[in-house]
Amino acid sequence: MTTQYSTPTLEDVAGLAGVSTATVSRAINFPDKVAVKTRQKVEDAISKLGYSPNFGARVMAARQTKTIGAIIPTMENAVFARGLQAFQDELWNHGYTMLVASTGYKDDKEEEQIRSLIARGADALLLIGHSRNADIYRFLEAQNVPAIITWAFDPTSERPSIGFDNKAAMHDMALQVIEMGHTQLALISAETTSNDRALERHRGVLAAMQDRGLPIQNLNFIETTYGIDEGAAAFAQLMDAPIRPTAVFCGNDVLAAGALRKARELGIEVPNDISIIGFDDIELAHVVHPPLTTVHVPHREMGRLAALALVNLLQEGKQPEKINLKAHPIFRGTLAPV
Amino acid sequence: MTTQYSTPTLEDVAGLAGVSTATVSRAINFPDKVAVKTRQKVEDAISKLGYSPNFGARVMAARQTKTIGAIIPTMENAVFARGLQAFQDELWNHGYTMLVASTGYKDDKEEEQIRSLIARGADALLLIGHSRNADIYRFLEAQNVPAIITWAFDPTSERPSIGFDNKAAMHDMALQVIEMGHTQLALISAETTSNDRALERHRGVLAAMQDRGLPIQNLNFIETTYGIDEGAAAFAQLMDAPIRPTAVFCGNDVLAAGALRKARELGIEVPNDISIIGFDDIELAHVVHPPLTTVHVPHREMGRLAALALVNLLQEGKQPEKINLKAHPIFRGTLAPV
DNA sequence: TTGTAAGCGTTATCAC
DNA sequence: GTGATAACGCTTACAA
Repeated sequence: MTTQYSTPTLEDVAGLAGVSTATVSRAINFPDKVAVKTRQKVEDAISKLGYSPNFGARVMAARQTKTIGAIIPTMENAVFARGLQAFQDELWNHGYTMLVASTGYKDDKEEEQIRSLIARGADALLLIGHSRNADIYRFLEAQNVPAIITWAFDPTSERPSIGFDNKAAMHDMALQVIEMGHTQLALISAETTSNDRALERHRGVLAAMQDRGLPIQNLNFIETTYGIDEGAAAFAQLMDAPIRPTAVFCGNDVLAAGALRKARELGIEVPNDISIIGFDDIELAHVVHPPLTTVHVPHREMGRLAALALVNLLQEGKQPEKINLKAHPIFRGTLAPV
Repeated sequence: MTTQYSTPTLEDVAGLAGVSTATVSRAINFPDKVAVKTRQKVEDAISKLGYSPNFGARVMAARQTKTIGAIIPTMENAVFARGLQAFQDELWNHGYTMLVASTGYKDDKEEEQIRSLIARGADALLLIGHSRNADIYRFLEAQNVPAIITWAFDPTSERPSIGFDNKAAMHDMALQVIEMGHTQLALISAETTSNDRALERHRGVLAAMQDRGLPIQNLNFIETTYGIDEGAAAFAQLMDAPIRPTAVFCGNDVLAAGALRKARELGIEVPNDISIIGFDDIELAHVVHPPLTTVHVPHREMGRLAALALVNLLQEGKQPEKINLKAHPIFRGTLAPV
């Protein structure tokens, strides 16, 4: 007999409580399948020993980790940070933990991350947007790991997704802007290759222009990376163009905040001289001055519903439904009629 | 003999490659400890079967998950979102994955989360701030899970921490403000029970006042929860007091942004009528107008260094050193002499 | 309600 | 360089 320095195991607990390991396991996992007295003994033994179950052994026997992976562009953008926070909160309420990986908007990193999170035992995955290689879906299927797509709702896709229609949302907003008499427009966008949300937003503006008979040459389209300084630089570039727009759409609020700052620096008055429109409706939007007209995106709701869908699928086998949430225009101080 | 529908195991690979499971395991984990020809056979078998190693079994045998947990107040505050992002990036570069839990600033939730993340197999933990029950440290030790403390550097604590001295940082800033002639001060703070960062920041202001001979009655101290609207409400309350401050410190930039907004609503000019000072230096700070005078906190650096420290500890057994980073005042438009 | 015992799929220690 | 084989600590039929 040797002194035990290692962490206590189920067997140690069972020994101290005077029951079998099976009973201890049950006392932990299904407390009400065990007599109250027995449970008490087990609990005492557990706290006396400072026992905590071995993760690997548990995973191996139960064949699930109670862990769900999320792969997002970046937590630095509040819209994802909030969505993730809501996702994690809801997951936690159901006994699941969140694993995080981020692509930094480099979508080619995503595949490696999916593989890695699965190798880390993720029971399911949260993915942003629809645009990815079909191989990946096959891999997910082969590994039997369900994935839910958020942040974008694509009516043409069969895959379970919880999001909103980026094109329709931007289309709505653009119609209102055109209605106000704006005919010279601009869009400061994220890069649209491999970012379906940005692509759809661009399409939304174009569709609205077409609806109202504006030629597409009336849209000055700039692609850049997300960031305040990038938004500012793009705005400056727009102001240098031979024809200035009277309304500048931005792919998100961060770009819009940058544009707004640059407008102030250039002595251009918003919204009297020019209108600026954001997208996302994050904190930034109502902290800048004038407060930003933007498209409100239900980020928290998306995160929460995605978590619920995955938990339901994992626990009840209920296939997630496709949910098309509403994103709607919010009119604040940066938009005015021509 | 039955047909196999389940995912292939090491044994299947070994069978197909005509070698032992030990060799397959070595071929995967230590490729150069295996003859080139053998490795080739194994790799062929792996790809032919679409084999991928079982996480639970691997964890159980290897006794590590290559997973590190982070417990933070909330990702909704950009300062934590960014720190986390940097933490996760660095972790990923070293082959580790991040598990996340959040307390919503309710520190009594933390203990449960620590237990849960450990039960989820976290090899190590990132914790925010120093104030927690000593039991928890004992538990961590018993479980043999290292933890690093960030966001606060406490010179009096022995525990490994990577952060900055919240009191000293606020002290520096307050000295400068007092130097400018401000004698009636206010502080809109987070609740200081169980939030050592907020407590230290408060102490920093008080210390500066004492240094310069200002009576502590000259500080109007308000505790509230973090949020833009909360900051606005607190600011309104300050303006209703019989004696108005000429400089308002805020526990973070979010509160400061709220205060700034309320000032505008009340027709109070910043910085001519009143100065407002933030803390953190997040994006918000240079997007509001006037841009916020605030204390720059090296959030990304903290996250990165914390990741590095943990990885070094886990992989090389190198004990983390205590690192006291510098947080320094940034002077922008919201502060002016009396 | 509880106990017995058979896995689960790796890794790692030995021999060879 | 390679192969047997013994852990690893839990869950879960099945039996009592």
